[in-house]
Amino acid sequence: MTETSSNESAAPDEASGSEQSSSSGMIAPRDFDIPYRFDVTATTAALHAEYDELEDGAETGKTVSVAGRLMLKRDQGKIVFGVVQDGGGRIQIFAPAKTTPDFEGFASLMLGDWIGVTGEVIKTRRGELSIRPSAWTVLAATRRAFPDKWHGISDPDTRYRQRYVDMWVSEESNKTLRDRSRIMSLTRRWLEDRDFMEVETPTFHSIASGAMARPFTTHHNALDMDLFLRIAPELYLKRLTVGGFERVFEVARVFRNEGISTRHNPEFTMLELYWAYADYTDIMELVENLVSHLAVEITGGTTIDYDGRELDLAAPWKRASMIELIAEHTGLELSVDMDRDALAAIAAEQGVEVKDHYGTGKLILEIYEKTTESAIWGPVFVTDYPKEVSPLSREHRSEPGLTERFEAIVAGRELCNAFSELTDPDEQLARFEGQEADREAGDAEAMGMDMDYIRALEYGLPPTGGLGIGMDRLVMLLTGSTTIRDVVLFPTLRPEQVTGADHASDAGDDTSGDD
RNA sequence: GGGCCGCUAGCUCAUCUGGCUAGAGCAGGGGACUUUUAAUCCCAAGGUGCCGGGUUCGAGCCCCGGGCGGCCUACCA
Repeated sequence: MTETSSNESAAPDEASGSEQSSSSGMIAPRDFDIPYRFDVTATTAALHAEYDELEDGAETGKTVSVAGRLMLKRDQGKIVFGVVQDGGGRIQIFAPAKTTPDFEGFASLMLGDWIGVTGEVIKTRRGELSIRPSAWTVLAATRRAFPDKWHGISDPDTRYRQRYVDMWVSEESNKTLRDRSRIMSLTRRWLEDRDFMEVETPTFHSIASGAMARPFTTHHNALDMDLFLRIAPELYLKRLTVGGFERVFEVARVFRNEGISTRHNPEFTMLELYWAYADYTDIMELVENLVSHLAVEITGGTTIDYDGRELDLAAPWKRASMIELIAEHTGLELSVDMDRDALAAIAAEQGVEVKDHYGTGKLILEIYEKTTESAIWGPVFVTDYPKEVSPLSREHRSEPGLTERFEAIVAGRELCNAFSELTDPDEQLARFEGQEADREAGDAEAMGMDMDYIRALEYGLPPTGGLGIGMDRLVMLLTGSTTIRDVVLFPTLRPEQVTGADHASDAGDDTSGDD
């Protein structure tokens, strides 16, 4: 309501004497000298690690400074108990009137305020590790009412839109998001230990290629040209292998203009790596070793519980070809050499919506996805995809019509996609042409032709194994999250509708006015 | 994109088939309390029931339209 909030007088609420305007959840500005820095000498986690074994009532004589957000306050009259939360945990502040500077001020702090506390580490008579302040300072005075201190925020919409609240009010959200960061870090370290180097390739692509998906389109004004946000970094990374970078990886934010669901965010993080002189069996070993390593680091073991079901991620993982798996689950003995129309009839029987331009390879993939994929819990490497649906994969060394490609199915969903890379420029050109034909037949997700990539291949790509892992899904798996939104810091949502209540915030809600 | 469901105080939730002035807890305000653990106790305050129409003597509840979200489904990872 008021635009002039920075002026000191809190006149509007003076009459009632209340600091929190009850209708908006806003708290009137309070007057504190906020320091420019604060010397933190201990984290709550470190203090618990060092002093949890103290006897009840013990005093250590050690003075420390902690900082964090006031999460609980129990005003006992002549003693105030506060609970401060920092990045790694919580600790109690034991503040008796007798020894606490500006005791009245301390007692009137609000939940949600950031404070810095300096004092002796003690254990209360009741056995709670605490700091008894000899000095304290406000580091940020909250202007917004604290959420329910027991339930936090349960409304999913608010949790995702106001992640900056969710992540300190919900221990579970906090842990999941920190685990994501650890997983990314551990992955990088693991790959670097194996001589992979991290690279960054363009996000703007003039050709949408490297995967089958619809791109987002944008426009560059100075060049007056349309550009696509990348759907995969694949073709750039393989150019690097042509250039002599033998082991590269990229943690690539990619963008796909498709639906949003519990497993799909329009922008997501794909780890891609390329390994010269390796084939897809090497990549399988890499994947099972990396994932089981991460499982141990994050969950403490390779057997995890996901969505109420057990999953054993210990290497090695089962390997089976797509055609074998279809036979196992349906009894159907299929082959890419079958008569196309006969196969189309079988596919239709299985409920596949058959389109005219589907060849036998595409039909087999459709049958697999319809009948078999969802029945697999995994982990299992599904190998040897049809050539028709794998335009960047090298043909199988002993199974014509198939490729040396696999996907790992874990917890019933696709975790990664990998293959022995197609290295022959003539063959690659022919595959691209096949994609062009699909596009003309109406397949909006067909891969774009990239002649510069063909030129790169003409300079020579050695045998190379390549991999793409959906890191968001890997994080979901390892943190037990059943929706991708819980592992993305700020998931894609529709713009928030600005309501009357939100206007009370005054602070420049200028996101409105877009229809 | 399709189907089903939801939206009540700053937060977490009630309000039974349409019917008195829409209730609690927490947070916030006032007061009590020298070892609390979601502290407790007393007092007062807090509502455009998502928005807009309609039906009705009467709508938080029924109907229509819109907004946002959740789940399922489709495409994808």
